[in-house]
Amino acid sequence: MSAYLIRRLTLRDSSLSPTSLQRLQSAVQAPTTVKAGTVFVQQGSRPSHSTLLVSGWASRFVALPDGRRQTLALHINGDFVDLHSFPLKTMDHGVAALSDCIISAVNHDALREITETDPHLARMLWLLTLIDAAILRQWLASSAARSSLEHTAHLICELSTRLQVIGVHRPGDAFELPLSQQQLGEALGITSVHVSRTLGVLRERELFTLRGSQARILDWEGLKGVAQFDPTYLTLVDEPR
Amino acid sequence: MSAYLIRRLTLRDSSLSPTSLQRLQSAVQAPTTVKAGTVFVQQGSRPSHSTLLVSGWASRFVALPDGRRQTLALHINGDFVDLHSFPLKTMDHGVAALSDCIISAVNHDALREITETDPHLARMLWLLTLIDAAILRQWLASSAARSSLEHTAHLICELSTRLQVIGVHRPGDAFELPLSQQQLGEALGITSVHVSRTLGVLRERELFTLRGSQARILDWEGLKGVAQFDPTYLTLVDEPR
DNA sequence: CGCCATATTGATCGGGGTCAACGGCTGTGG
DNA sequence: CCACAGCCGTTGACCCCGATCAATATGGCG
Repeated sequence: MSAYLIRRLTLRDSSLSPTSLQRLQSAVQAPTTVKAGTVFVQQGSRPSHSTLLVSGWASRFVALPDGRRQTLALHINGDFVDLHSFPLKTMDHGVAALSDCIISAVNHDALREITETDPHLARMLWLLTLIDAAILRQWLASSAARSSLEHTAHLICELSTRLQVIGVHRPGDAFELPLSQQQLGEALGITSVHVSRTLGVLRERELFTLRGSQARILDWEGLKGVAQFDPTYLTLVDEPR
Repeated sequence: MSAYLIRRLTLRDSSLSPTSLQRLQSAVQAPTTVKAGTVFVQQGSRPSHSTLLVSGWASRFVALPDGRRQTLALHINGDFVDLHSFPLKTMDHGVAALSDCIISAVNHDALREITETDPHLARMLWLLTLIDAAILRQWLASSAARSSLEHTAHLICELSTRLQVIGVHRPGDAFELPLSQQQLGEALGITSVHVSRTLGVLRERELFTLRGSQARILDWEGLKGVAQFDPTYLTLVDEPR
């Protein structure tokens, strides 16, 4: 059920004990389903649990007082979408389902107990929130310093790499990217019209194609070059901590 | 020495025990000074300690492979500038002194011991890294969804509020903002030329003035309105955790 | 078959970048 | 004490990337 989360953690730290993993497993509650478009964590709320995304695509977003929205992160299988609400308490942004999703709650009480009794696992949870922050830093760099073409290429590199880590995408294969150009635009901070043009350029240069929800990277090195993508920030390797 | 850090923590959680604060104090090493312009944490390094900024202004930044730079955060007295390097291990960005700074090291060994023996304090350290991430989310929203005028106003609101929290700035008073328009531009993702024009508009509208390094907010409500600033994300209040 | 969401393409607009000139301030050396 | 150099901030002229507006496919689904 939380298999993707477990995979993610053990890839980063193979010395995590079976006891810890068991402890985590038992904190995860029964899954529920939410339909595409639903906002399942409200901005401004004070949730008593965090949410594990079991399957589907979700986004975190801030809504400005005047109604404008900015996507802050995209989430896939096994992402702990709002783990940070455990220490922060108040949600400064919302979480929405981009496709139909299966989610599981993890009570903050259970997380609190983990931090009290299992410091190693607690550090790994801390790490997960910090990887999210590292991704966010690259999003800021992309938004402020990269052109829309570079930005788009970078997002594709990021998503492809993250999907590879959890094993749902192998290099060279196509992968599911069930996002409309409208949704991609919200994530990139550009209009859907410009997303269309930008994807057109990537197609023309034979770097990447997106037909329906079938995404395919034609030239990984080329795409990486355009994006100036360096995966270090995703903390892919198992290192002593 | 880490008085500002202590103040920040106790404001957020008054139930932190004196023992915990003592434990933290004793982990902070003797301060050293660094000159303005020095990069004191290198992108790509694997530091064995984190750095506490005792006084002065510092910035975190990513350097893209082609040399472009983007500022990710501005730091002031009592900020734990790279606490996240403890769980993440590898620095995906650098830290530079914007003014002359006094900094103190805190060894990762000491932090590890805190996480093993003092879960309450450990959660507070986790919280600090998450407040940084919350600020980063607003920076992304500003960069992608706000105009340069709104973005600039938002940064000023943020800095003023953070300076008030640690008690170096009282509402209505002027405060020290020892950053050149070049440095402000790097933080805002705009050119120094445009910073000058933008500050000109804020001055014209009698919202904010910056003369030399003397910053003064003339109309807090007005500035807040332009910025659409909502301080919730800064987690200013003491709440049960 | 008609409906609605999505994608593509063209034409025009505007915010902010770029380039350049100039003035003020500070520090340094004759 | 003045001459000069450098950095910083300001202002003007012009340009370009991506927004905006609009028309036209395309395609799933009742």
